[in-house]
This record gives sequence, C-alpha cells and structure tokens, in this order.
Amino acid sequence: MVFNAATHYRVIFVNIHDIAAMCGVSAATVSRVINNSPNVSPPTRELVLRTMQEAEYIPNAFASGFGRNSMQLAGILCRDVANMYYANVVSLLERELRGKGFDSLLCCTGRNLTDIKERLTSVLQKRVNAVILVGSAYREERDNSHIREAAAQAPVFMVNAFIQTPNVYCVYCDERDAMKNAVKRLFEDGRRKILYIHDMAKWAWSGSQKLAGVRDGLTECGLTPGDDLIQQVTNGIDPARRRVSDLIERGVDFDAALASEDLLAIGAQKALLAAGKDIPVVGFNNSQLAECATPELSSVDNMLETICVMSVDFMASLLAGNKIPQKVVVSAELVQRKTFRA
Amino acid sequence: MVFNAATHYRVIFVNIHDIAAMCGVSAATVSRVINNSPNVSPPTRELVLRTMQEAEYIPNAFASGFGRNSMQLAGILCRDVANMYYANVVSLLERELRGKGFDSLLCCTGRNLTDIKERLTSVLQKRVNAVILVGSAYREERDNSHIREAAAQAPVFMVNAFIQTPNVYCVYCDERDAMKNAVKRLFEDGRRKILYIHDMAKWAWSGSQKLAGVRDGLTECGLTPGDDLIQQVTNGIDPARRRVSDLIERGVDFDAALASEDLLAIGAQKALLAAGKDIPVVGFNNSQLAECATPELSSVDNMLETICVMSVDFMASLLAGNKIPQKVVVSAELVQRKTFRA
DNA sequence: ATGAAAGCGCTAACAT
DNA sequence: ATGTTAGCGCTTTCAT
Repeated sequence: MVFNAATHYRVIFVNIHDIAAMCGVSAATVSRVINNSPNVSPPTRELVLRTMQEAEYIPNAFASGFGRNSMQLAGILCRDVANMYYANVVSLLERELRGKGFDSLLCCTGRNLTDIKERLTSVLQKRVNAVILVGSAYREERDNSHIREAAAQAPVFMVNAFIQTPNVYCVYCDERDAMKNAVKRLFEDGRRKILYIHDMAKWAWSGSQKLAGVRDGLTECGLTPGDDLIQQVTNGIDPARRRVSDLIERGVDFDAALASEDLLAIGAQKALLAAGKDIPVVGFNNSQLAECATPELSSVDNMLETICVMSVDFMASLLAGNKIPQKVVVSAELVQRKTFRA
Repeated sequence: MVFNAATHYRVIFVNIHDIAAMCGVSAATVSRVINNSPNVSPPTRELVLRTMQEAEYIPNAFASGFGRNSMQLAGILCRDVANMYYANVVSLLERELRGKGFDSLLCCTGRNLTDIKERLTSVLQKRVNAVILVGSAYREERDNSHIREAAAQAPVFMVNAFIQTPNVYCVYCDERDAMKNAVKRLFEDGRRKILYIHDMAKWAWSGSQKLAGVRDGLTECGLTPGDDLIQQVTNGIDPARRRVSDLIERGVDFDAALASEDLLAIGAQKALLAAGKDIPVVGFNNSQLAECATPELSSVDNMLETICVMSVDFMASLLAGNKIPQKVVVSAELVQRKTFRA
C-alpha cells in the first residue's frame, strides 16, 4: 500500500499484491482476473472481483502499460484549443481515440517553434503510442527536422497538413481545390470582382494552399487576380471589418467577398452591412460562428469529422501492425446559408 | 533497449542503462544528470549529456514518475471541448498546468452519468495528481457519491461548480449575483418587462443559480417574475430564435432580453431583429460569439481566466502540502457592447 | 488453474 | 562524486 500523505489530505492506494494477499492467491492471478484471462477458475475470479470491489482497488494504468510496453496514450498537439477550429478537432479526436481505448494527452503549443519542439519532446517522454499534430501550423517552411525526429520515436499523424517523411501520416482537406471551387461558384453566380480576404502568415501552409486555390479559380474563370482584391489582414473580426470598410471608402469595386476563415468573413460582413452593400459573402471552416452571424454565413466545410475519424482509424490500424497510406486527401463542400446560394 | 517493431515502422528506445553503459558510469549517475543533481562532476555530466544527445535518448517520463510516485499529470474532465465555453476553460487550465510542470489528460464525458463514472475511474487509473471537473454539469442533484469516491483517490477541483465534501475544492463565479445585477442594470435603464431565456436542464446547478439570480433581481426591483417572461428552451440559436418569434407573434410584451448563454441571446437577437424590435439584449459567458453577433452582444463575463488560474494555483499549493480553501467565489462583470449600455 | 520470479525504466536511500 | 540495491505496480514467461 502507498500512503499519499500531503498535509491536508490522505490517500491510500491499495495495489495488486494487497488484493492477492487478501484473497490468498498470487498477484499473477489477480492480474489475470483484471485482464480477464480465461485461465482463472470461476470461484477464484469471483473472490478476487469481490475483494477488489470492497478494497476499492483501482489498477494503476501506467504500471500496467509499463509492463506491456504501451501506455494506450496519444499526444494531441494544437496551437490553442480555445480556437474553435482546433477545439472541434480535439473533441473529435478525443472521442475517436477513447472509442479505441486510448487516452488523450493534450498539449497547446502556441506558434513559437522553440516551444513546439519542447512540447514535442515532452509528449514523447510520455511514451505516447502516437502523436497527432493538428493543423498546418506544424509544417515549417523549410526545416521540418523536429517532426522527422519525433517520427523516429512514435508515428506522427498530421490532421489537415502534409509533410512527406517516414512514419508521418497525413489526412487533410484539399483546401486549394475547395477555394478554387468557391471562386467558380461565385463566378457562375455572375460575380466578376471577387474580394479574397485572408490572414496568411508566411509559414502557414494551409493559408498558401487556399490562396493558390483562389488564384486557380480566378485564372480558370478568366479573371485577373487584382492586388486590390486580395487582402491580407491579421486574424480577427475587427481587422477584417476595418479593412473592408477602408476598401469601400476608397471606392474599390468588388461584388463578392470570400474569406480564409469564418471570423474574417464575419468582419467583412459587418463592414458590408454597415455600408448597405448586399453582396455574397463566403467563409471557411463552417464553424459555429457561421451560424451565429446575421445573416447566416455560407461557408466551406473542410470535413473535420471525416478527417479526424480517418486519422484515428489509421492510427489504430498502424499500431495493429497494418500498412496505412501516408497521405489521404478529402474534398471540401460548400454549405449554403443566407449570404450566398449558388 | 526496446524495439517497437510493428510491421511498418520501427522504433528503438534507448534507456538509462544503455546510456550508463556507453559512458561507463552507473544508471544512478545518469539519473543525477537528468535531474540535474549537483553531485556530478562537470566532466562526467558533460560526457553523459553528450552521450544522451548522440543516442537521441528520451527519458521515460512515466517510469520516472513511477519511481517518484507522481506522474505530474492532471485529469481534465468536461462535457465536450467542442463547446466554446469548455474549450476556453480547458485552454486556460492546460496553460497554467504546463506552467507548473503538469501534463493534461483530457477527457470529454458527455452528460450521461454512467459514462461520467466510467471516465472518472479511467482517469484515476492513470494516477493523476488531481482531477479537474469543468462546469456544474458534474454536480448531480442528489447523489454525488461518485465525486466523493474520486476524491478519496485524488484531490478534486471543480471549476465553476460547488460541492461540499472532503478533498474537493471549488472555485466558481457567483452567477446568481451576476444575474441579479444584470436584471438591476436593465431595471435602472428603465426596463420593466424583462424576458429571461434559458436552457436549464433540471440537474444543472449553474442554470438554477442563474434563474434564482434573475428572480432575486426582479424581486429586489419590485417586479413580479411573470411566467411568460421566463422561458426555457433547448440550447441552440434556433430554438431561442423560434421561441422569441413566437412570443412576439403572440403579443407577449417585453422590453429587454436576458439569456443564460450567449448562444441563446444570439437566437433572441435574431428574432428581435427580424421583428424590427429594438430592445436591449444581454448574453452570458462573454464568449467570442458575443463579438460575432451583429450588433455585438453585451454579455456577462464570468471570469474564466481568474477562475482557472486560481484553481491551478490552489492545486499546486495543495500538492505542495499547503492548506487551501475548499471554496472560493468570484464576482462577475457585465461587458457592455452594442446591445446594451447601462 | 495457479504461483514464482524476472523485468519494464527510473528514483532514492545507503554505501563508499 | 559515484555505485549498489531495492523498490514503484503490473505483466509475463515458465513451472507445476
């Protein structure tokens, strides 16, 4: 038994040997009962079970994991769960992982590379069965050696990002294609001057994919991507609103607004509303924010649920010794609400 | 060394003895270096450090925790991180915990009591140093024995909920008082028919606190809480919107709307906007949704950051052997935006 | 069906 | 300053 005797509370842990002693059997037998091995006689099992109950015995999961060399743990890294997008992903991943018997070690890294590396190490020290990297923020522009090194210790799964390197597996949404299609839908609706507003930081792979998609779309429609109509702002409702207001004031001409994130679309929407300008607005992520907007925002759904379910399925499959694809790409879908109907 | 040899990837774990052998020292010395004990000669430390680097040695955190009988882990339970409110709390808790050297085991339980109990056990099996219960959803109306039992294994911290029982520590916002004050502010603004819209499920302590606060406020202002003006709906924008539309259609008279959650306030706001009815609207939680609304929603801030920081500080303090209060209550604050200025 | 014993990777006395 | 040794709680051969 272990007495955890901090000054103001006291906890007694009874262990497998205590139970064994109480039952007059060996620890091995108790272990067999816990892991319901068939090789235990019904009466013995019965006795052990009852004793465990009475003694309020709780098996130590890590000791057990220690013995069998698997902590049944996945490390989930994201920039910040307070961000709705990541919160959604984490929620889905946790649910799927639990369904397969894995616990989730959550780690919010921020965007600082030094911190990220440190957190990666921290997670690997817990001997997680896999590390799951959420979002394209973990893909550095040039040097991804930290990910390669992590992958040397445990399989790495990237949710909505892609890096080609051994033991790293990626499931992501084709955001480039999604943006191209959004532009085309707006074009088909008769729009010829489409404003694209984004918050792409230089290092963001996802951001550059979306931007490329917008350019693809414009080109395919025979439009020229004017500099005025591709606007970069810092993330947030207000920066987007201010920028769009500015554009309107300056007399910049546009007949639709497309954004790289719902939050930005909402900012744009607010500016348009204030100016009495009624044109289509399309966001991205199809988050709850889109429904909160008035009028409700049309938004590109990047299939988070599908992606998360697949990622965890693949993880389990890999851990079970199967071969899995290094890369899976799923297509997005435009969810049409009030601000744009094709 | 341990070879993790699933079919399609291979991982080699080098352990403390490998390093010791490579350096020609004992494992104890390596351990000392890892935990930077002063009792190691500079050259030896140097050698060990270099060797660890070269061998890409990553200490096993759980083995170490095993040895010192503390996993440096906290279990965070919430209904669902996809909910912005919980996401916020989890984010804050994780940040604070990490700052104090604790990892976060995240567990989304849903609202089913059987599931909750199972998850509680699951978390306790990981020998967490503390379990943190987020939200009042964990306080059952009558039987809280599962929490008491958990508290027998590890200190339990409740974020924004309260149960009086040994080894359970609670930090929460005085939502009753907050609601009372919100009502009074609306009264002072000249409002006499205040609609309160909430989604209180019977078991929700937080919900009943808020409702009581509304009643307190009405009473103190000499108003009678008419049944028509206290409306319960299921959570979500649409239910709230529909209900408020109904009320307006039925000619129910009210001159302000107060809600138990921002989401409901947004629903109410949409109905009011559609009906061209311009009256104050006040939400609760001061979530990002409040800023997304148009016009921006005034909302009661329940001091999440303060609460989370205090909770983790207390946890660390308790684990360090100090005495901490079983209950701390903080007051809320009305954040004024477009929909209501006192 | 059950037990004995070694070992998982590390820490923490206790020696020296 | 360094090594030796005995655990931490459980799993897992290998016997019986």
